[in-house]
Amino acid sequence: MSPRAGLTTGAVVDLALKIVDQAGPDALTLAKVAERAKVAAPSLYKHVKNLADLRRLIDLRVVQEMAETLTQAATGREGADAVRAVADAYRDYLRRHPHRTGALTTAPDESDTELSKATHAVAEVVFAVLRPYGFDHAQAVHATRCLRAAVHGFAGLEASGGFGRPEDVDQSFEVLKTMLVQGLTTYSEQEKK
Amino acid sequence: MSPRAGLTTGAVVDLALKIVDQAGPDALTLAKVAERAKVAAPSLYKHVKNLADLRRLIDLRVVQEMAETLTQAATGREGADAVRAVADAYRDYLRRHPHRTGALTTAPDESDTELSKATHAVAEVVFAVLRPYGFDHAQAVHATRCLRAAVHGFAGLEASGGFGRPEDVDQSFEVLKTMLVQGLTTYSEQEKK
DNA sequence: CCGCCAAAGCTACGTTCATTAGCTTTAAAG
DNA sequence: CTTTAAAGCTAATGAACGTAGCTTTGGCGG
Repeated sequence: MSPRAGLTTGAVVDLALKIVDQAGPDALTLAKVAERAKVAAPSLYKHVKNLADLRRLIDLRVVQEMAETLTQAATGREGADAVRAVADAYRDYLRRHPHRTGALTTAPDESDTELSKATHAVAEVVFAVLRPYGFDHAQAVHATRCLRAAVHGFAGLEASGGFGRPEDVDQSFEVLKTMLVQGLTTYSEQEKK
Repeated sequence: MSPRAGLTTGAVVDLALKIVDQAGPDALTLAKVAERAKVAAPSLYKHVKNLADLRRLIDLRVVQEMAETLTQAATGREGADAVRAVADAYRDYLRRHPHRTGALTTAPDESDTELSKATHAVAEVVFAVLRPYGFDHAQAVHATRCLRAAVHGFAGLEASGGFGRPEDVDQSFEVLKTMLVQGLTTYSEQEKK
């Protein structure tokens, strides 16, 4: 298919993601990727437009993985059970890959169809999980934002070491989940008037 | 006091903060700061150890400002009222300075006494606000983490344009605040058994 | 009023990267 | 076996960080 088919765009993203996971997003340079790929730096431009493009590809990969992860966590569950499972999956993913937090706060950016789609997929999972609560559309939007904000905020702070000692962080997260499921229930009941 | 006293460390931080606010943290370079200060780039090293140090000074400034802002929001209020006011203040600060979100997720880093102190000051405000709920220490830690995570998560997502359309974001935040104050009340009651 | 001197600034340089231009190799297709 | 386009390479440019060492200047003691 191609000469000296050692590299592909996907392989470059793989290597870049390893660097990000090991040393953080700021440590990502094309020079380091080239070194790991055993290739001269300019050769990378055959597979990637530039550094910004590589970063975008990484974000895309991460968002897609997250969407898949959350989907799996949600399948076979419903109601509060599903909410808790999705929250756990989100947090676990960022505990496993603490340096990927930034990729999940990316602004979709209209023109980027692919990334927008992936971001939308994540929101879809949460939307689906909230269906049993019987919200109308606007309410579902509010609830989705709250859920995502709380869980992402927690996972993000934990990933960046924002909680001083890591003592009882699991328990803190239990409290958060409880607050959320209770809040969702109350919100849905109160809307029935 | 000093020759050609045009610059001080504080002034450098001021200029740097302006760049961050206008173009985001990644756009901060010593070269640009030097340009704005009308000074050759190496001259900055008389006021700042290096770029990392400048970033740290920015983080410190932001965290201190946030601590002050939250303190003011909390004074004269109590209970749910105070929680809501602090949440609003946090969000408003990040709406006013969307590019400062990263500064508020900084890991304190043991050795850095000053920054640790500032971070602690923020936590203190939240702690104080939660006092009327009568939590024991461990519970207060959990509650603080949840509150901070939810509010920071929401404000951070909003600041980075994470919510697609900005329609009714205020209302979404209202929902979040309601969830939180209700969750706190329930959490405190349930602990009394 | 004068000269000292440390702080503040400067120029010159070395290094790491990103990125472009243009050449060379190689493997796949005919 | 030849063609050819993709994949890779070397060379070169320019931005930026950071270091070394020189120069200026303004406050202070005499």
